[in-house]
Amino acid sequence: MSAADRRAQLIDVALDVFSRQGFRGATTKKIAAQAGVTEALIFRHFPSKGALYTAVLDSRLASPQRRRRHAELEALMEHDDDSAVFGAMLRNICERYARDPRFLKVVLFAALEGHREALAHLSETGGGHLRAIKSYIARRQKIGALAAGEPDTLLLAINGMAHFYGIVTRIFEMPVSSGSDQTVVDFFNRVAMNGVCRRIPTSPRKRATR
Amino acid sequence: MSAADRRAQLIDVALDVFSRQGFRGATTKKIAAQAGVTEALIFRHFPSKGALYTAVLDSRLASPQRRRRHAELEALMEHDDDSAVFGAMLRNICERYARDPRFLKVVLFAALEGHREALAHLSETGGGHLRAIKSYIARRQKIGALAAGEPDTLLLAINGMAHFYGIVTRIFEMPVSSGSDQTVVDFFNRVAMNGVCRRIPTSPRKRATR
DNA sequence: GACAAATCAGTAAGCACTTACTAATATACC
DNA sequence: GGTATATTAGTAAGTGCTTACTGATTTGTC
Repeated sequence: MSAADRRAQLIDVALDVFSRQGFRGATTKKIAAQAGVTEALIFRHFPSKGALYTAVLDSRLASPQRRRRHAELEALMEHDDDSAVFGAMLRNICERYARDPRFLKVVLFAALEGHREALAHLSETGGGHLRAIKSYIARRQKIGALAAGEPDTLLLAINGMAHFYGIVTRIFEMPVSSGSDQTVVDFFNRVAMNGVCRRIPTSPRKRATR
Repeated sequence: MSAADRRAQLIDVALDVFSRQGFRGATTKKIAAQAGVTEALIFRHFPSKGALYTAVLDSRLASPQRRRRHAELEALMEHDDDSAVFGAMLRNICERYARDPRFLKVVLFAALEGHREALAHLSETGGGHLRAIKSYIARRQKIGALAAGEPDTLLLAINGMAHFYGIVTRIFEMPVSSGSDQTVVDFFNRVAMNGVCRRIPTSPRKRATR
């Protein structure tokens, strides 16, 4: 096999093993075995286990898809269509969990294991994106279109739904009886926009907010 | 030191090390060093590293506080006060993250590292609780008080806000510019009940939901 | 036969865990 | 109350095995 192909294969296999066992649990022996080569070959292609790890992260970070989605969202924000903006955000998050759960598992591991180098890498790539959304929210709040409050908190509330859904279903692979991702995203979007409360004549019997 | 005291100390130290390094990363050597004893003593008190790990989980699972909160929630559910129920749920989640982030970090690690034994333990303790809430939601949906949809999804939406907030702020310790936990919980509760949309004359210029 | 791709056969350090031991303290017995 | 006898709390020094990583050597291909 050519060096480039082998390198790509090793990165893919490593992603798989890292996602299941974390950095510490993924031994070079296991990665080599799963790739069908000897351990030594890994060190012909990567100077160290850590270098293989960052190569795995790099391989998934600078994807053209991310840039495309970012541009789409920017366009929606220009139209001041909150529901479309939040819908796209929720959909993007869920899609990422569905498409590449292994990568997000590695990211979660990195955060837990305190791989600060890897995390700095990640926040660099995503930081600008978030800032744009936050300033959009602030602008829409100023004209009274969105509920007042810290933009950070509002963003956490909305994204939290999708991220937690992704974590529970894709990372922990727990069975939840919800419909397709599309159904769930639409539901989250409606909750984000209008909440779950449907005011009816039968008012609560007691207690207001406690 | 008495055996009971030493055991308790080892569990506390182990919780700390496990929370920072996971099961695999936490070596018995590190735990012993942090406790100020020799490695061998750990094995006088626990038959294996795994036994110490489950002892750590056990020490935090069957807390009287959890039972009390459970009872409180049940009471609120009897009064059909959705806002109070969801508010209490959100508050409970945030409080747990604030009070014992180390334990929740260990749980997250367990889920990622695939400690199925530990996870079975966890879902046992929390399962009944969740079922009660889901049947409450189903009941409230049936009379039209809550938005239609899978109770699982609705619960994920609401709890997701609080869990994601807890994960970001307490587990990953990322700085977010939101107010106190109380402020955040209140905000989440309002979003859950009524959403973020404040309808204003200036309607969106284009596109509906896409 | 030249050169890249892959392997063989290690090595030092680290891992969970064990063995064989020692002080100190409690208990039993007269 | 004093002494023999257990028991407790703890340790130093390993055990065999696994880890990430390496230098010399072999295989395959044009």
